[in-house]
Amino acid sequence: MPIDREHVLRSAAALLTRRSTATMDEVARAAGISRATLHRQFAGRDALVRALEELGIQECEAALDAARLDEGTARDAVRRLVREFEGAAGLIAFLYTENQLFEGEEQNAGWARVDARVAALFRRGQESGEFRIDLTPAWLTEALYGLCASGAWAVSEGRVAAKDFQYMIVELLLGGALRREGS
Amino acid sequence: MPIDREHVLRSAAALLTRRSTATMDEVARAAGISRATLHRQFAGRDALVRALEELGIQECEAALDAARLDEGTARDAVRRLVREFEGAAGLIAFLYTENQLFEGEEQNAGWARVDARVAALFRRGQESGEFRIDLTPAWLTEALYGLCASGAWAVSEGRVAAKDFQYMIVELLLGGALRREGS
DNA sequence: CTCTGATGAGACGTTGACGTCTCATTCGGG
DNA sequence: CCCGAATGAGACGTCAACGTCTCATCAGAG
Repeated sequence: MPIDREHVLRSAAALLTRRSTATMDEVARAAGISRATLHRQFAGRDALVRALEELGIQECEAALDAARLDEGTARDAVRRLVREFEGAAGLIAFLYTENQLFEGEEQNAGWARVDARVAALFRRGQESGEFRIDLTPAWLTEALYGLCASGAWAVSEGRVAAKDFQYMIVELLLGGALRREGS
Repeated sequence: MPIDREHVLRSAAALLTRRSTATMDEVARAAGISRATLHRQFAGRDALVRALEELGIQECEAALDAARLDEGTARDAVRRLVREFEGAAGLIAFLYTENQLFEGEEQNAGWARVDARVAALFRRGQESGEFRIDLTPAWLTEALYGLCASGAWAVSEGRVAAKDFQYMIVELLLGGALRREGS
């Protein structure tokens, strides 16, 4: 039975989320395996990061599926989406910043799919009249990623309680800081 | 006449904002000086990053001063603050993610000052009844940084127009994605 | 002009992480 | 019990970036 590749990826994600410059040696030790075995599974650091990218995309698409974005009001769909994203928030934060490093190269096609589905949700909310139309879906998508990353870091450094993660993000994203006059 | 240290810092900031892993050699060439001269001014990469941190803190504090956070409504103060932050957004993005790398070490005391002033603004808005009280000032502060970083990246990759930077951030931060029923 | 100090170009050694390799050990199936 | 495949430990060479150093050049002050 081969070593649990899934487990290696999980622990690598957990470690690289906290310290994105961690060594292959540290990654291996975090997974409880030797560096040699780590290299037997992933040809190199690039391969590992790419595998993590695939994992992140899978998690995001699973979250998108689980959130059933087409059902109910757009705002409830956003709430469900953020809830589903929470588990992958650290991984998203890692990959989101990691992607800034690739200047020219085109990014993994999977992200385009994820982006498109998230943006479609915001567009649906705009067309139904729930969301304001002066904030573009592309920006709302970007902001969602950014807030997830900020939230994950804030939680990991104790500036925000873990149990508030979802609430803080959803409420800020949907309602903003201003008090509502009406509802 | 010594080389314009300010200019070196500016170009280093511009480069590292786009690619945070840029080489000392690239930093030097971007500034139009030789690697030797770069090392004569900054003992090493650490020193350079720390100098950039100081620069970022200065820019933030200058922005905080210019925004006159105590005057007028809190929401207008936030608008002014984001406007003043725009020029430093790339640098903020770089330093914000860079800070995630220092796990245990305490961060530069300057950030604590900046954080405190930003958080105080949000707290003022809460006490005046403008802002909702279920989002903590610490989280709003964090979210502001995160949105600035997301905005800077989105602009640099063409997903958001540069002229919309300020508007997108302020409107999302203050008002959120939902349409207002009342005003 | 001359002297001084700063600069650019580049060589040099060091370091840390990487990727490969070997070999002993271990674990599980037959 | 025995065998083979997978693992762990670690040695080894490679490489890129770093930091230091030297030296020729250049510009400006006196």
